[in-house]
Amino acid sequence: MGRGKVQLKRIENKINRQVTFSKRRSGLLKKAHEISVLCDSEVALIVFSSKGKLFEFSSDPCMERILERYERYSYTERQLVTNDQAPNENWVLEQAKLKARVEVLERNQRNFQGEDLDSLSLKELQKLEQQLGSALKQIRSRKNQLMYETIAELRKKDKALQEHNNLLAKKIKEKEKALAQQEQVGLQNSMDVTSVLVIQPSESLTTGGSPQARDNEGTPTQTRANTILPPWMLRPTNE
Amino acid sequence: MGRGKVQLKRIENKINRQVTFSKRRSGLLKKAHEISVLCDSEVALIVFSSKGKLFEFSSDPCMERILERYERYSYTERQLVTNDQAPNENWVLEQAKLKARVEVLERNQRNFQGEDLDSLSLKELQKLEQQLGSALKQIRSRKNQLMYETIAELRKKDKALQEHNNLLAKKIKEKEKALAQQEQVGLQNSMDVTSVLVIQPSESLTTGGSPQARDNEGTPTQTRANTILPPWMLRPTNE
DNA sequence: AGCTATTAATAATG
DNA sequence: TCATTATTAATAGCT
Repeated sequence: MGRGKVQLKRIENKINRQVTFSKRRSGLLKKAHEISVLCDSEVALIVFSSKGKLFEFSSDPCMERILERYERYSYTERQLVTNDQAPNENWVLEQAKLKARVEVLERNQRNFQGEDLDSLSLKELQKLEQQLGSALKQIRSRKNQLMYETIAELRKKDKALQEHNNLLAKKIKEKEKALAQQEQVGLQNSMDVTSVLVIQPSESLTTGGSPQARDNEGTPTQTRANTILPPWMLRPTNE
Repeated sequence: MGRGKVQLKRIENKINRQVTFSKRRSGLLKKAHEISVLCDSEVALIVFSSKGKLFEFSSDPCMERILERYERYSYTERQLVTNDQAPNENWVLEQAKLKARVEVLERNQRNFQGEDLDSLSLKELQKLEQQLGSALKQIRSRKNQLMYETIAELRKKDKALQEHNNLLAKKIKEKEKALAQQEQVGLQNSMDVTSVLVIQPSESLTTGGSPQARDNEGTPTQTRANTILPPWMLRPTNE
């Protein structure tokens, strides 16, 4: 992908190599992030440039946790390899995996709740902050969307009820007329029909937010999930 | 790339997710390999599938070595995991509990990351928003504290260095004087002492962005005894 | 840094 | 899982 193929060998031109590194690095980080989100997997990526600079990505707030999990996995795997393949013993591996996963998740959860922060480095805190900020945006966006949808739904219902009401009112009037006629014929059998309760549709929906809902039934306001862009993504990749 | 764009969010269809994982995993491993070769860089990639299976790539014969290098960069220490298992019979129950716990935790984590919000009610969203808001506050507070601490520490170090510097400068001056006197006595034995290096205290605190880069402490990448087989196929485990 | 012409990756499908 | 293919995404070579 690019103007011309490229051989899979070290790029000799230093400048070129640096540029390619920069481009491909961001591509790689992006893809690492994507697979972690799309496929719900845990990813840790470490890249040292030829000049010794470090770049990293981890799907979790804390890279160390993934590395620990890795170490643990390797350990149990080695154990299994030496322990022959007893089908029952598969449970041991399974168990170990689950435990490791739970541990990681629990610590993450605590961090996501603002607890247990002392074990995190400045960098990790920074990352966590960004993550939560982005999550908050998405949550608010979703909340807004849900509220708009709810409002639209209620308006629709409202309208239906109103129409039904009108219909009922009309029928009542007709009945009234019929009765009046009967009254004239059959003397005064006065029954106060006009006081029959009429359903009142709710008219005000206080949503505390931006008051931006017209009474249309066709296009409920769509708030797109506002994805905060990870720093390596310069262009918005949305529809 | 593919027939139709795809949103950056967890693929709900399990089969689809698995297939995409498989494809993207190999793509990711390939790209990791490519950048390591093309740009002469050291790469370590660890991927746990949602089912807990491990996939990895490392540009070096030994993943551990890259991780160690990473650790050297990292100021946080990795604690070795001592994994002593107590053999129990309650495995089945234990297993079930663990699985349930993992499921809950995973859903929570996704929510905390702003994903998978469609299943939440307005009330739940509200709660989540509050939780995250409060967590963010705590995280920022902790971050601030850490930054202040770091700054204070560095200032202290700075001061010490400066004092040491002054001391050295003083000594140098004395030496100069002594030399000057000697010169007068022993004619022109001019030696330029003033150009002796003086330690510079660190002045900048870089705490920035996400694709982080830290300065190298001096390990020029050299040896790359690459394996003959395509390294992304080294672990041909299939899921 | 931007900008395209190209190649590469991959989503949908069989 | 494997193969095919229509599309989108990444990026090599330039400016």
